Amino acid sequence: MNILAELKNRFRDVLAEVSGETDVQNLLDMIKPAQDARFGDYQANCAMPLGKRLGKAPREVAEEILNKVRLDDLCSQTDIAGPGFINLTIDDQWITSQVNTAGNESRLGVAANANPQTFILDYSSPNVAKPMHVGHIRSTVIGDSLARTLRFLGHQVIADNHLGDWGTQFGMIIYGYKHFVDAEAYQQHEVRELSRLYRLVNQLIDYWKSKGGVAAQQEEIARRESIVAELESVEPSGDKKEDKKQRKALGRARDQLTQARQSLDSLNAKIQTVESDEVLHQQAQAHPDIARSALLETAQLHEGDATNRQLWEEFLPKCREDIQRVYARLSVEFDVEYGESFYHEMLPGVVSGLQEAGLASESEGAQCVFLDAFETPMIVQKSDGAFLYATTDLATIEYRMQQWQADEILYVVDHRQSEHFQKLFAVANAWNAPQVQMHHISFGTVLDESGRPYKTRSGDAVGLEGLLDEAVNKAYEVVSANDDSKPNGSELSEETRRHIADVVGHGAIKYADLSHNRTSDYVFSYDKMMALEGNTATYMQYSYARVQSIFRKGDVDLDGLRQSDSAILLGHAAERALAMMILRYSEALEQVVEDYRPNQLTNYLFDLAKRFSSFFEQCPVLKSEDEAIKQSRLKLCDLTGRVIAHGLDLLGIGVVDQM
RNA sequence: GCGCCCAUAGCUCAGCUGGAUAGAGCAACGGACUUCUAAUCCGUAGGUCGCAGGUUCGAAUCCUGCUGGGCGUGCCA
Repeated sequence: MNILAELKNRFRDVLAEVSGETDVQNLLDMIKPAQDARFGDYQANCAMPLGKRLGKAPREVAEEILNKVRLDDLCSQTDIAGPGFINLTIDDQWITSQVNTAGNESRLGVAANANPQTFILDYSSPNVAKPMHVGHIRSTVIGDSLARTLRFLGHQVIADNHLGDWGTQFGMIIYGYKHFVDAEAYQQHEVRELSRLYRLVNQLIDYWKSKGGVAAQQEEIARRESIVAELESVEPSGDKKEDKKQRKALGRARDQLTQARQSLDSLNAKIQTVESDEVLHQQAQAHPDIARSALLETAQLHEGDATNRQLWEEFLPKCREDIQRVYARLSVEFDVEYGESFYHEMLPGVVSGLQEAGLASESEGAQCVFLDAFETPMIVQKSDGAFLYATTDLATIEYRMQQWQADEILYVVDHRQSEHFQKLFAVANAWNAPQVQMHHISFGTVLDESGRPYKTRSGDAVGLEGLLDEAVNKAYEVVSANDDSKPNGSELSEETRRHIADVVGHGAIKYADLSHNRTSDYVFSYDKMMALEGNTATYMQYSYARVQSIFRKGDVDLDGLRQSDSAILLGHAAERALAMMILRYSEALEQVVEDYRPNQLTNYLFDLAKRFSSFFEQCPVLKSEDEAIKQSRLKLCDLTGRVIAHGLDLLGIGVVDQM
């Protein structure tokens, strides 16, 4: 049962009658959970604007609404407060009956959607053969959580990992393999060697790019220096405003000069790294044209060159297998994994199709689609004949529509690509997919402590697996320390400790990411990602474990408890608050799906677990002297545990019985 | 230059899309383990919601301008 939905149903006709309007959705949206427990459980704020519209006193309107709406079974108290707030307190009887109903079903009181839609979720989508880093985690865990939630709400979901398995990085690896491969290392561990080759080629390309960029950067610095000198030479005019402006301009110019110098330093550092290493330096000297050559390898692969094709076919399965290991650790699964290469042969058809539809035309040698809303075109074929990711994306949409007749396609990709997706959606809607709804589920960048996109000192991003390992190790330390210090001696076997550390460690990393509003950037820190106290997955897992502990200690027959018709009693405020929270699970999931924000679910679960902690402190379960109260509390514990486990599962996070 | 996004407690972030006295976690300080798990709980302290206007019964939330920052901006993905 969704209480909010039920309240809106009760109010709908009455609001139509009182307002004289047919569409009362905007008024219904003003019914919401109370901000403060003193105001009851829910509040309807529609009397104020309605009073204005009807030229009546808002409190009078509120009274009229309350007189007409039928709430006697649902609310024990209704008040009009302040300027015209309608405060609603849900009836305890009603709560207990709903909680009992929810407890008797596996869906925990959450109804499946009456109009299921077909969703395609495009998430994770890493480039294979590059090690996954912290930047990949957001798309992966947000996408996975949305897929799970939509599925639970009754929709059909196709989770598609649109792997980058056809791009420039393969040209780099092929080039590296042809010139630098260590045969023995390759034989021992193919992917590790391929990944080394990728990094090596990347480094050499960077080296030459840096070499080429030094002169331009020096010029830039000289230019900035002269700007600063010019601003410094200006005498104060005496006019306060003018002088302030002047000082600001000078400050800015100095900042820019500093930045330019830093850029030069970073170029020199890259050059220095290579030149200080004799082997690297020789390799660099032997391959001055490496950037162009690597691109050429990619082009040859795409054109069907036998050698490159063969190498690609040898590398790809191994890379995919390797990446699968990370997904297994994260419990992330996909229904399909059609990489970019899958669409390769459809690309010429995309361009010709766009031409025939009068959408694409030649410009500066490239095939472009010009859109009114954008300054720059969407390029679908380069002047050298190669296709781009926009082309692949259009082919992908085409395929998805034919294969699954999708109602909605969600792209979980970081916000820097928002313009690309705007263009893509505009072209697809105008061309081959007029009906489908497409959404860019964008998310912010992972930043370091100084607010810049996260990189290590060497310029590489932090490896994802290393991060997961550290989190699990940290969790293991905490598990062991806690277990060792138990008053009656330790309870957990080594194997159990490892298992708990695994679930808790991975949960912490995922939760740290999912609990942020996805649209904002967030600052990455090891300590924060691995925190096991406060608003973390650990807190929920701990609550769950406490529930299981009660059942163990009390030797509770769970099936019997769930089937018994003993009533839920809400004599204590903490019991009532907990029961209310359990009933609001459905609302939380609706909020997740409304804007595709899993942090609505983490917020809810944290609230629920807090209510449980408070209940746990104040309401003894096994020790309650009244058998009816004991049964009631056991039921509340059971439901809390089930909702927590279920909610965490929708976030892709597990639970353990002991910790 | 143009476009998009952001600015909330010392730090990291929520804030249900306009509601009542702006909330958490961390850090700090003070309490609670012979008690169903202290990975916990209770309490104290901490805010001019970047600045200035506007819209209205009511603004952290909507609009305009400004400041500061991030990102994108024709052949990378």
